[in-house]
Amino acid sequence: MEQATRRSTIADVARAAGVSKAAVSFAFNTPERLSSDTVARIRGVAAGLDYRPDPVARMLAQGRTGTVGILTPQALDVIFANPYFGEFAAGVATAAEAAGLAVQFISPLHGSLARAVDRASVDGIIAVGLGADHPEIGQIRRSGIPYILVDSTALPDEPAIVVDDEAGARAAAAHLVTLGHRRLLVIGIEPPSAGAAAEPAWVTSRRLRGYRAAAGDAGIAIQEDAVVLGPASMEGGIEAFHQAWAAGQRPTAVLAMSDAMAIGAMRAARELGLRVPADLSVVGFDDLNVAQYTDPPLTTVNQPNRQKGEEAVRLVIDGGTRRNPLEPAQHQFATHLVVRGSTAIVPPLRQEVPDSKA
Amino acid sequence: MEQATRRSTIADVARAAGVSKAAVSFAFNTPERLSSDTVARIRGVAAGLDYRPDPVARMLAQGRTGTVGILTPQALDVIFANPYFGEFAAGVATAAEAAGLAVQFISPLHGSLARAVDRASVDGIIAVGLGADHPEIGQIRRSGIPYILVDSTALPDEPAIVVDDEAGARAAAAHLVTLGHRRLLVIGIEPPSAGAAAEPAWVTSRRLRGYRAAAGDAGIAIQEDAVVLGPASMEGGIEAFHQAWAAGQRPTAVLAMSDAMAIGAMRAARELGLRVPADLSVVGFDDLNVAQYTDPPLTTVNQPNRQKGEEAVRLVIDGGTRRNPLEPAQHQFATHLVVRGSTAIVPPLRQEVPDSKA
DNA sequence: ACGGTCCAGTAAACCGGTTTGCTAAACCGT
DNA sequence: ACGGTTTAGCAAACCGGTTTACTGGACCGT
Repeated sequence: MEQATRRSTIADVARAAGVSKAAVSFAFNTPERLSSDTVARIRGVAAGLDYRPDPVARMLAQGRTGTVGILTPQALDVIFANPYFGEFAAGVATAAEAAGLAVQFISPLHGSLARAVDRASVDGIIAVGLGADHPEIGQIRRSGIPYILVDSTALPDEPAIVVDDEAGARAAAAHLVTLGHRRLLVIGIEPPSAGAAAEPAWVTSRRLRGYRAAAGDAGIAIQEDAVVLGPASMEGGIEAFHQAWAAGQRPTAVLAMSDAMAIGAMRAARELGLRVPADLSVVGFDDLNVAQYTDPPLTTVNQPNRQKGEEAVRLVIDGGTRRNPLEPAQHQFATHLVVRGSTAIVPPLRQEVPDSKA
Repeated sequence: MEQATRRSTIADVARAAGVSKAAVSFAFNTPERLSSDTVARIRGVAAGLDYRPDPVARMLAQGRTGTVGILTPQALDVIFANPYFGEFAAGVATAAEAAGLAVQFISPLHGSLARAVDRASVDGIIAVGLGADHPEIGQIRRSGIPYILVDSTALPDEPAIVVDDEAGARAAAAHLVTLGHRRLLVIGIEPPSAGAAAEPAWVTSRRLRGYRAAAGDAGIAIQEDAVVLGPASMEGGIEAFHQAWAAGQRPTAVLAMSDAMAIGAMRAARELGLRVPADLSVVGFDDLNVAQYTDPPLTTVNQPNRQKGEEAVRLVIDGGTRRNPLEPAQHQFATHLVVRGSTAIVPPLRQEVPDSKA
């Protein structure tokens, strides 16, 4: 019932204008192939019937969809909870619009990412945060659609966009060490699939290596119990800090692997009566836009969020073009520390409740 | 060159399995129509060829795309700059995934929203923030695709999801008045198209009415020069506050129409040496997730951002179903004030530099 | 042995465009 | 008046599936 009047098709227009379907098609796509008055007439008739070429039929005939897909292993609602993704998506959107492409999101459908990939009609796929344990990469490759991985170094031969996580993390930790901090707490991002936590290519592992390297240079060891994981959101940060505190951790500084979590950690710390940065220094990762507006403004590691999105679109548009084995498949962006107000020199030693069993 | 091997089609599978195309189709979609061993054989052959039904062809044949579109009059990169949209989109994504639908974004393509609508292959459209001056509404309606407007009361007969802006704004202003504030500054959202600022249905107009109503109840008038507009982002809030300050405004409280702008305003105020809330109270609008994590936590007007997104999907799936003239086309959600830490009793009168020409 | 149901599978139409190859007419210079 | 080149437009194939109508054989009860 809902379709009051069936949409008019190209055949309707052709009939009404007394021409062939081909002519109608030409009138819109290659008007120079027709006499200008015929074009005008056809267009007139088409407008009268308010004809609009069916995009799906056009896709099928042309073999292109004019769409890029952003693929994420997490559900979209958790994805959107982290502003990091918003900034990345903004970059994708900018470049996509410049190229005349629409943007579609591909996320697990009824729990299955594979199914979602199958249903997706896109010319290219930008896959963010896929680990090596995700078989969908093979699925995508086999499908023949150009794709690019973002934030996954898991498979060094796959085309990917990454950032220098280790260097960034190193700079963050070095900054804290320089300020005199020795009791560090790391708040990391928990992997989508539980098993992958140990994977050395997982972002948390990469950044942790950087933290440990800088700490190690100063003779500090970051123990396993000084590393706590959670989802990359503000809630995740709160939760993680409270959990660490409850477990007896009494850090003077926090290394958070995401700004969202860093913000959460600052919040949690404040709830526990700690002042930032007087009692506790906090360093984030991402340099989200909001990092400038927190109180205090967040010291963090900058990575070019939007730019990564833009570059991803460009590379995926290139498709297989850059199949030059000389240049590396991975495009790496630099990271750098941005010092703001959430870090300060280590507080003088205070009386501490000795709740460790020593 | 990039397509090493052409993707195998249903015809290839049919040939290889020695059956008809129809049989292959049945094997996947209606297996009960075939003997179970035939199904198994076909599936086996298909897997061997790693056949994957072309989603576009399927869409064309079935006449459905399995996709909902989120339409925005602004470019996606500006949209994503406001977390409000992220939360709304998260709601849409949740409901869409539950219904097995993909999500596609529709935003102006090369400056033309109409063009973007034409290219979009979706079963339903969720249009956010479209004003009455947007002719695309007519275009969408004519296309016969189910649609729903969000945040636009412009056209009372169109199906829409709105919130009680006026009541929310009223509560916000009443709160400030109760705290003794009399010098109020309003920071509003500038419309996408310049002309629409005056439109009484534009969100800024609606909320302004609420502010004025509450102020008026207390005998306070909000003058035109105490209303400044900007884009709904943190930068917009900063800019707006500085602009007002430069123009000589010395408010004791700010009514911001978006949390993002409120956060920006707090920031700007702090830069000017004002303490929030001791010297300046700030009330936002939206109750974004981040509003809990700012410092101080933001007093704001809650509206159900995610829920609006979920409801939008539901309504659009219903399509024309609810063409019951009895129930109103507009679905309105309630708003309510959430008092946190950014508002306080008005500060005692202080010495003020008289930079107005009085 | 017979007509009637079921069952498994097929052929072909269909979705709504694009694109290729062709034709008939107009136009060209000589 | 004529062969050669454009020009304008058409018919039909094609993209890759789904779906309808149909068929031949197996199975059924009597």
